[in-house]
Amino acid sequence: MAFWLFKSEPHVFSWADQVALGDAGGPWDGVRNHAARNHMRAMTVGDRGFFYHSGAQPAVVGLVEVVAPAAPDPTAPPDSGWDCVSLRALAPLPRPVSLRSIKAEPALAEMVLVRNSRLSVQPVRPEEWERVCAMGGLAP
DNA sequence: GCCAACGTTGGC
DNA sequence: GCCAACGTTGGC
Repeated sequence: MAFWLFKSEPHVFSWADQVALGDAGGPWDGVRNHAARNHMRAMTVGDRGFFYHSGAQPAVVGLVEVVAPAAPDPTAPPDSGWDCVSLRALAPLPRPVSLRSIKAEPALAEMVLVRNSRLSVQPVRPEEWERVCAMGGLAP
């Protein structure tokens, strides 16, 4: 199983919006960046991800699961090559993990979130996954 | 194919 | 509101 991070402006699409989609989940559409799209193409069903809020209070707020592999983005023109996976909410983090606290943690200095803050869909290393989960109050 | 100009993202 | 980082566009 691989781990990922999905970024969203909560005013556009929030964790609460993701939860509201229920177990069926929904497409992570609207991504128009090749690197982010390629990460989604590399995902398989069952992969886990962090749901991250960008903006005024940047933080990891929840866990999601990939429920459908990359397929054409319904919001993109046909045959335009923009694909996206579908995600469902798994659980909120008992304590959201702020970007500030991630940057303050030496073990997380290599996270893509720290090194390339603009990439909206990112890979997460297993040890980074465990560390952020622990910081968020989730038992291993 | 190079690179300057421009637009967008996102933290602060 | 500012600015750094990054991606895209377009002239050459």
